[in-house]
Amino acid sequence: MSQATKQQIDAMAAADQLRPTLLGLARELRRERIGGVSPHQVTLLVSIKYAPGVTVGELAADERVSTAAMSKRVSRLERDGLVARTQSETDRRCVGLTLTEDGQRTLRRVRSRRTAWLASRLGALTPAELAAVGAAVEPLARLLEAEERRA
Amino acid sequence: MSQATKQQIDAMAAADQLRPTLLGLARELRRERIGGVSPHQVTLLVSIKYAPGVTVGELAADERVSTAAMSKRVSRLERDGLVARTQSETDRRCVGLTLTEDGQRTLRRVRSRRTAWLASRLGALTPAELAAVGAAVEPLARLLEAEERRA
DNA sequence: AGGAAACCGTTAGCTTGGTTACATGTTTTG
DNA sequence: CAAAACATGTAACCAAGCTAACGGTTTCCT
Repeated sequence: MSQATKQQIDAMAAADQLRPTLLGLARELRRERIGGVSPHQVTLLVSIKYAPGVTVGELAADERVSTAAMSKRVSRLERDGLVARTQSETDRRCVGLTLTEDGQRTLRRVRSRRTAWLASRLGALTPAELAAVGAAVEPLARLLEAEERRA
Repeated sequence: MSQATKQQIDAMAAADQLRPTLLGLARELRRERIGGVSPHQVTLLVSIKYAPGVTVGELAADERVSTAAMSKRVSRLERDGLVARTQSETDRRCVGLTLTEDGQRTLRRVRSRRTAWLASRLGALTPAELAAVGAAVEPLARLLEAEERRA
C-alpha cells in the first residue's frame, strides 16, 4: 500500500475523472431506440455480425448472461426477422446464429446514427481538443484488450 | 455536403473509432452487481446524490423514462432502504428524494470498485499512453456538457 | 456395444424495469 | 369557485434477467 508508484497514482486520478464521462457518453449513445431495436438487441446484433455461426452458449458467455436469457433474446430477434438459427451439422445440439439481410441493414443504420451523434459533438471541440481525443483513442481501446479473450 | 471541413472529417474518423471503445468500457464498468444494487439503480442513486430533494418527475425527465417507471424504481429503492421520500412543504403534490445513510454507503462502495477497476487497467498502459488519456479527459467531459441542461 | 455422465438449448416460474391508461389529490387560473 | 393543468401513484401488460428442470446429443468408460 505504501509502495504506490507515481504511475498508479496518476492512473487512479485519471480513472476517477474518466469513469463518469465514459458512463455518461455511453448512456447518450445507447439512449435512443433506432429502427425498432433496443440498445441491448443492438449489442447482440454486433456480436453475431463479428462471429457469424456463433452459438447461443458462446454468446451467453460473452455477455455474461445465462443461456436461458440468451435463448429468449435470440428468439425475439428471430421472430423479428433480424437473426437466423441454423442447426449445426457436426453437433446437432448446437445452433449457429447469423444476421439476416434485415439484421445487417438495421445494424448499419444504428451505427451510422451513433457515429453521427458522436462526430457532431467532437466537431464542436477546438482543434487542439479534438487532437487530444484522437491521441487517446488507441490507448483507450487497449484497455479493453484484456477483456476480449473471445473473438 | 461537399463542404465538409477537415475538422468535420477528423471528427467523423475519431467518432467511428471511439464509439465501440466507449460502449465497451462502459459495459465493463457497469457489468457487475455491487452491494446488491443493479447498474440501473446505481445510476439513480448518483442522480439523487447530486440533486438531493429532486422530484420523481425531474428524475424521469433526466433518465428519459416515464414517471410511472421512475415511481416504481424509487419505490424499490425506498423498500431497500437506500432512498427516502419526503413530501414537499410548498407543493404537496411533489415528493423530494434523498439518499439514506445506507444509500450513500452503497454508492461509495460502487464508485470505489469501478474506479479501482479502471485504474488497474490504466496503470497497465505505458506512461505515454496514460498521459494521452489524461489529456483527453477534459475534452471528453465537454462532450457531455451540451446534454447536461439539468443540474 | 451400451449405459452413465456431461453438454446445449429450450421452457417454466419468478423478479425487475419498461410502457400506456387511469385514478387521486393539489395547485393554478379564468 | 369550478375547471384545467399538474405530480404522483396504481393497474395491466411486455421485455429481459435469474435459477431450476427437462429433452435431445455427444462423449466416455467399461
